[in-house]
Order: sequence, then structure tokens, then C-alpha cells
Amino acid sequence: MSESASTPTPAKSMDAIMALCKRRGFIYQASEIYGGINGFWDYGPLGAQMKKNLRDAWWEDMIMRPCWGRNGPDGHPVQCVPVETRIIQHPKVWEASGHVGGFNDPMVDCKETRGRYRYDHVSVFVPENGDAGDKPVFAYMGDTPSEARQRKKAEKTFGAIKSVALSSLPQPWARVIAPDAEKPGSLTEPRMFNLMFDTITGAIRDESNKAYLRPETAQGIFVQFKNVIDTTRIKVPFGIGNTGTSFRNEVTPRNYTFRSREFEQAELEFFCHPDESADWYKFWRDFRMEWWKAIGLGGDGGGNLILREHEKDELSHYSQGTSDVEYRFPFTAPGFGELEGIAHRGNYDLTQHQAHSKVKLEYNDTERGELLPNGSRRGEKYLPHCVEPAAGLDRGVLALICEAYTKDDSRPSPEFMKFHPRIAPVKAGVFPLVNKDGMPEVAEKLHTELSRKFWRQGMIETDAKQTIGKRYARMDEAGCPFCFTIDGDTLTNQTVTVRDRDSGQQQRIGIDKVAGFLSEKLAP
RNA sequence: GCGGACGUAACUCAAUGGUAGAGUGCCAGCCUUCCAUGCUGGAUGUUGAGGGUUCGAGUCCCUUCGUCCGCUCCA
Repeated sequence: MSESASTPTPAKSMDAIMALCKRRGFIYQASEIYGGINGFWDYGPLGAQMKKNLRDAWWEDMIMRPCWGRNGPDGHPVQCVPVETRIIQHPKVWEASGHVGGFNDPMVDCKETRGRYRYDHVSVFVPENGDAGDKPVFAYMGDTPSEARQRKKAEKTFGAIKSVALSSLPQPWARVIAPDAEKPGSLTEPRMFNLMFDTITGAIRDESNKAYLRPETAQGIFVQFKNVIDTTRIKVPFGIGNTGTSFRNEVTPRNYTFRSREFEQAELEFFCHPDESADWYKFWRDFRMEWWKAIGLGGDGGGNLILREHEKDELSHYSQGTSDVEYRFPFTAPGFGELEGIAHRGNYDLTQHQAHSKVKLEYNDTERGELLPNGSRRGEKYLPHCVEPAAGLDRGVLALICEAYTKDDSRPSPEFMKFHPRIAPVKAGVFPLVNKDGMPEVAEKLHTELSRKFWRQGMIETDAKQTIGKRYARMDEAGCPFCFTIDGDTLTNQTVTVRDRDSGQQQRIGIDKVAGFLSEKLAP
């Protein structure tokens, strides 16, 4: 999450949004009848369809027709192919990727201040000769206020001091004063926080069969890079996309579905020549921002969405650039929470997997290298660079829900969901104005027709009970963009009214034009 | 993992240690020719779970699970 000084819109009530999501069947707590399970959430009927719509939109706009048919920075159409890789990979995949090392951070807690510190980040000021005798020594965290404060105290006690790692001191640390504590001896022994879930493959429970649930889908793509090259005719530059579930054993799942322990990612790894990678990075970064706006996060002039370029010191050593698409969630406002990261990863991952697997992953680019007398090129072998737009689909759903949630007490239906028609789980409602005089029959016929044509995109609902106002209000709450109503005139002139969710305004169109109308509105 | 707050119907919330309720929603029927506000009736709870104190616990105590806030974490 990051802060920004731009003008914040008044934060919506997260409690109201969560209540609506439960009430209307967007999101349920996982295993709710057993008391729930921390960090896991299920989708109800509307949520499941909505998330599918988001996933489909990503699949269509990133893989099947990338970037809406636009050319890339090389002047050619962007090319991408899909894969579907497994949650469980060979354990060495995660050693190569650095996750096995980096995901196991020992922590120490301070019993006095309740502070928690990365064990390997804690340093200690001790006397220069290393012998503190019976006196306490002073722990600190680099680059925090504790450093200067503890340095001052240490110098007062010992005069000349030096800094050593906490890990170099023998336990228990009875004479160590924790970074923000007053008294010595408050630090616990280091404890491991396993951020990757593990499991055992095979029937025999044996540590040697230990496997991990993936913390990201990306590695499955890198691991299959060579197969994709070898078994398709696709050429660099191109992308490989993958959607699927990942797991992170978050220390503190928080903020509704925002930080869940099980979540779905939509990741593209776009491979290109090193010389072109900076251009592709900028291209994808800008397109991804544009895409989120196009599916419904562009409200308020897009003011709740920002593209945040990482500072140089935030970047991994191999990266030439990383940006986050961030949304101003009600629980992060006035700050922002990450929806998607677009990272220039260089050839780090392919290099790692090549080294660990001992399999050559170089690409033979036959369109580069010196021109030969026969008119062909000598070719150039290289490890492609990679640009990675990695989106969180569950976070996307949550952002779209937060953005869509609208409270307007001047409306008959004060709470409604302003979903983009492409994302809305319910695409249309078909109602008889009153439940008699032949109207229900006409409505049922139109409902059947629309259902047959649009079931791939979402639900078409119908309802003849209660007043028309109540039925419109129900549709507003579900975020259904259009309602078609059969009234007395329909029976004589074959027209229906179309009600627009956001304005409440109506127009009449021919009943035979309804499918065409809807089709046009649902297009990307 | 620590500290704090909270947990009652599908939702929002009441209930002095003394018979678990309301509004909304939902269902049925009636009435209804365009925006939840017309009428009648109906269903729904082991008060998150488990234990304890008490003649009696939604209420007090303990344990546990979950949610929210802060710390921490966010590779």
C-alpha cells in the first residue's frame, strides 16, 4: 500500500459493502457454518459469475486478442498463448525461484514492547573490544529511529562501540535490550514463519516427499518456457499467460478478501529480446492501467486508480523497472492497495531455472544475427528478457465491487452496484409490468431468448412478483445494468421499455431489437 | 503471533442475571400499468462453539474459533 496526496473521495463504508456482498450472494466466509477459517473466502452465485467475467475479460484481452488487437512497440500485433500449470511443482522450482529461502523469515518478538523484528535484520551495538561484562548491549534496526537512540545509549555506556548481528550473539539474550525496549532480556528466540504451504505427495508421509503449494503461478510458466517454444511456432517476442490459484500463508490475513491465504492470479510472462525489453515494459505497464480503467475502475475520472512506479531502491537487483496498479480501497484510503504488479524481470528466472535444472533454456532467434549469402540470418542465441504483468483476480473483484458500490439516498434504491456491463454477473432483467393480461407470457418468451443468447456472459433474470419498483431495486443491488419491461403497449406495438440502472431513465425499443441492444452494450 | 473491540434471524440491530424481539429482506395470497413506502398471512435462532458460576446465563467467568482495529508482515 502506498500513500498519495491526490484528492481522496469520501471513503465508502466497508461494513455496508460486506453486508451487501453477503446479502446478495457475492462473497461468503469459507466454511462459515463451522465458524469460518481465517484467510479464506468463498464466492456465492453472483460473485462466482462476476469473477468468471473478470477472468474471461483478462483471457480475451491478454491472450486471445492481446491489447484489443493493437500493435506492440515493435510495430507488430502482440502475440500470446495460454498454458495451465499445476499448483504443485517439483520442490526444486521453488529453490530456483528463491522462494524456499526467501519465504522462511525467522522473526524475534519483544515481550516488553510487543514489537516484532526480522531476526536477520536486527543488529546490536557492543563495546569495541566485544566484552560488555555484566552490562547490557543495545539492539537496533538499521534505518529506524532505534538506531540513533541505541547508538547514543551504547556510546554513553561503553565509549567506543561496534555493531554486530544479533545472530552472532549466544542465546538466550538476557543482556540484550530490544530496539524499542527499556529493559534487557525481552527478546524471544527466533521463530520461523513459513509463508509457503507445504504438503506431502505420495501415500507415505515422509519429509523427502515434501512439496509446496505455489505462492505464484509465474514459475510454472518459466518452467514450461522451453516446451512452448519447442511445440508451437510462436517466436519471440511473445507472451505466455496463466490463471490459477496460489497460496501464501499470510501472517495476518486482513481487509476482507484483500489478503487471503488462497487467491487467484492472472499472470502473463512476456518474453522479448533484451534490447527491446525496456520498451515492452513501458508498453505493458501503460496497457494494464488502461485495461483496469476500461472494465470499470475509471470512475471519478479514474481517481481511485494509480500507476505507481517503484523507486530504484525498491527494485530487485535484476529489474529495470516495476510498477504497481493500485486502487484506493475504502480500507486503504487515502492510501492505495496493490491490484497488479508489472515487473521487468530481466532474464533472472530463466537464468535461475537453467542453472538449477541444467537444461539449456536459450532461445535461438533466427531473425537476428548477420545476413548470410543465402538470404537467411545466422541467428542469435540468448535468454529472453521477461516483462511480467501479474494481476490478482480476487483483488480485482474486490476493487470492482468497492468501485461499483454506490449510495444515493435520493434514489428509490439507495444502494446499488454500478458494474461495467461486461463485468456485471446479471446482464439483464426481463419483467412483466404487471402479472396479468398476457404480459408474463411475453416476458417469459423474451427471457428464454436472451438466456439462450447470453448465458456465456452472465445471468438473465426474470420475476413477475411484487411491484415493479421492488424488482428494479433488486436488480440495482445486484448491479444488473439493464431491465426490459413488458407493458400494455408491448402487446399492441411490439416495443418494450429499457431501464438504465445508473440513470433510471427509460427508452422504448422494439422487442426484436433487445438482443442486439444488449449484445452491443456487453462488448468490450 | 501480541494487544484492544466485537460475535443474537439472511441483513441491520434490541433485550436490568428472569418467557429471545423489532425493522428490512424472504415465502404465500390479494391489490397493482413504471421505481423497494397498499393489504393479509407465514417461515426462520442450539444467542459463533465448548466448559464453568447460578435456582436461572444472550447477559458474569474460562477456553476456543471467527471478524474488525493497532503492532508485525506484505518475499
